[in-house]
Amino acid sequence: MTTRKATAEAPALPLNQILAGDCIEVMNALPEGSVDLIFADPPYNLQLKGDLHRPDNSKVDAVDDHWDQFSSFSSYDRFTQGWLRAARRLLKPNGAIWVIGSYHNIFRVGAAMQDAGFWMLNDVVWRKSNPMPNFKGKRLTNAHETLIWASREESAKYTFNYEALKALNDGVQMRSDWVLPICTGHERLKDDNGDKAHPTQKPESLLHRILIASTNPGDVVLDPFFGTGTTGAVAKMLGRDFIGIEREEAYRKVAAERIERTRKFDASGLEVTGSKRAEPRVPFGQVVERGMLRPGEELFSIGNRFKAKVRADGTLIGNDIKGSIHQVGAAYEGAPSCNGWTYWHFKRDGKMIPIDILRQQIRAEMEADQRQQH
Amino acid sequence: MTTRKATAEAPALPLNQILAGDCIEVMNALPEGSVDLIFADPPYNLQLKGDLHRPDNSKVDAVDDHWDQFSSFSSYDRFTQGWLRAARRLLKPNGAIWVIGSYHNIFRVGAAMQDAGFWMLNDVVWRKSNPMPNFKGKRLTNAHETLIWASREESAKYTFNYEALKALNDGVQMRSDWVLPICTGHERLKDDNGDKAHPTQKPESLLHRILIASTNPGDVVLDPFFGTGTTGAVAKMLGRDFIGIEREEAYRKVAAERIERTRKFDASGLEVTGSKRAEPRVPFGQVVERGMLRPGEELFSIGNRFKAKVRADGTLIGNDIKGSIHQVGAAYEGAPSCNGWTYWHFKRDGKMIPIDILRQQIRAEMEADQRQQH
DNA sequence: GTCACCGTTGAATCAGATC
DNA sequence: CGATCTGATTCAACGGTGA
Repeated sequence: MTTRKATAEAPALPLNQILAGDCIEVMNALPEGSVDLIFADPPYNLQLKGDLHRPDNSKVDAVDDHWDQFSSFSSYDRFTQGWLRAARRLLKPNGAIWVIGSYHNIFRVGAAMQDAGFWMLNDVVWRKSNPMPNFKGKRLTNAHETLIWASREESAKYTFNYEALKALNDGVQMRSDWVLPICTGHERLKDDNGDKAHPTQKPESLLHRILIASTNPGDVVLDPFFGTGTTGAVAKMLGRDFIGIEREEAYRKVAAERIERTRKFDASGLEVTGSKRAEPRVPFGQVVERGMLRPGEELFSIGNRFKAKVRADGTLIGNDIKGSIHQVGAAYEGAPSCNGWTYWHFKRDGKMIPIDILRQQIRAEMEADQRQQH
Repeated sequence: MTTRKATAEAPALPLNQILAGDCIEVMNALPEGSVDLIFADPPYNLQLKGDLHRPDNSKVDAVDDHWDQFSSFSSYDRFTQGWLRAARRLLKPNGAIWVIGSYHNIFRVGAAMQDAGFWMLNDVVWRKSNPMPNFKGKRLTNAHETLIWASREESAKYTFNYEALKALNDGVQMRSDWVLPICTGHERLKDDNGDKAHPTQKPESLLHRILIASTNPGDVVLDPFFGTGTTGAVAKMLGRDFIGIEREEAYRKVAAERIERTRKFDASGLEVTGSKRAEPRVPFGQVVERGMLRPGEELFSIGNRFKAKVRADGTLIGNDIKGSIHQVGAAYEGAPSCNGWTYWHFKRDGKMIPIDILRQQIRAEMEADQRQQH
């Protein structure tokens, strides 16, 4: 357990702990603007009428716990508005939230999120690869749950590790529908009687993807409906800090033991494929200053349809067009924008070479300098 | 065109016609309790800001039509409550409704449906096999839309052709996620300029499945946002009666011509199902997400000459080389390509085991899930 | 006729830093 | 705050062309 140091205006943040109590009260006691991500799996407001039996007459162990009973939509809405408001207060300006639910509650939750000022980024479908069938044959197999990913506000610069998720998906852009198995087998926690410790334990694979997507190592992740602590366990594995809030003593106990058993991954495994946007910017002028291209040298467009000459200040001059490598490229192509680094080529030994090669050389030198300074 | 005969209290029902005007007014002029099913594709209230360009600089033809503009959430909510109330009045007591939407509007619509007294049966995810990508890499590919299927009231004895849907799904119980392509090719209607006649035309396959699931031949299906008439065309094919309501003259014209061209199916010549599924692709990232290999764990090349570490996003890191299991293998071998699944091994009890074993385990689980549903 | 290749397109809340 | 500038970014399917 750790705490992040208190300042004059804000009390300390209780990191990697499970806090007891009502989540709204507990959240309101924490300092505002202090959390990077919230993952919330609120009660589903399931309206089950009587017991459900399988065709063989065995009873389905349904969610009928007292914490999931709400007398009406409006009382559920008040509950939802309350915890969403407290959650939004806790988030940093660039923070984000994930909420999971089913058709029983997710529409009310989603509308309340929009009303509270959250800005939707995606809705994500968790497509269960092994759902419970619909035994009565009266409806479709309820084979998915819905997640909503939203930033605290429209202007937020939210975290999204695009390249990492693309890597997770074998090199193609990750979609809004995720196929993952439900939580079963050894991962499913049991109580002392051998029954499932929590009726709706989420799979660690789901949290793994969420945390890789929308947090960085060292971020603070809060889960106001902690349950058996899947969020905390995966956060620990991935080197994120967590704050859990859970009302039920029994769940807190199971979660604490679970997280105690959990081990953090190697630091080397936590690094993730980065984005090109994060690489240092290299002005084209440096290429000229360093003599990699000489003033007066000709550059050729991709496809060799246009030419332009390098000038000493790192601009180009073509037919009546002067400007940066990007501006001249865009003008020639009649395009709204153009990446000059990949558009322009120079000639060496009769071969056309993209000028981006030169930028890569400069970046490699910069990295070498970095290492030398250590 | 036909009309169902008028009675003392109710005027005639204008079957297989496209009615002009505002859908709320037109619905209120029709006799209550007269319709078996409603399919509604209301405006989504997209809130698009500037232009969007693809990486090749072509401009995306966005939905910027006047009918999708609302000044605020509350004005959209009033619109939604209005048409839902009129729709519910029209439905027979055992009637049902389908509404389709995206994350921009579906949560508000779903909450309004519950508030209006509709009883949710399923939410259904239309997983698009060929969605538009996220061009800027800022979010997940928005690869699905959500449908809500609800009965007029909780006690309704709604229509559900369970066996027909099971047959449509190769004998396996139909799930709540449907993989269908978007509407392209010859099915996509064009205007006289060769541009798309409607920005959001839905595929006939989607309506086909909906009407097979929740109507019987001779049922009356109403679509208050008729557009280019997909609902009417599929209803005609399947021997259902339709009522379309559409405000825009241009859409009514296209829809009328389309339905005129459409032919009812032979009673005999019905289904053409049964496509072979290719062996499912398993991203290596799933092996990590599912905890079969831990981030930081070492993999060994075939022949044990090279090593690399697993990262949390399913990439490998070796000596200065990062990338997919295939890329790092190819780099080490100096080969143009490499099958990472057979190249890399992990160590268990001192033995080297190819990671392909893990892929086989995942595939076996996926197949077992299929069988379980029989 | 076949196949490889290329251009086009789809309900999208799609940039970020610096001046 | 706004204006300006750099430069990062896409997947599947369909249709047409030409070898």
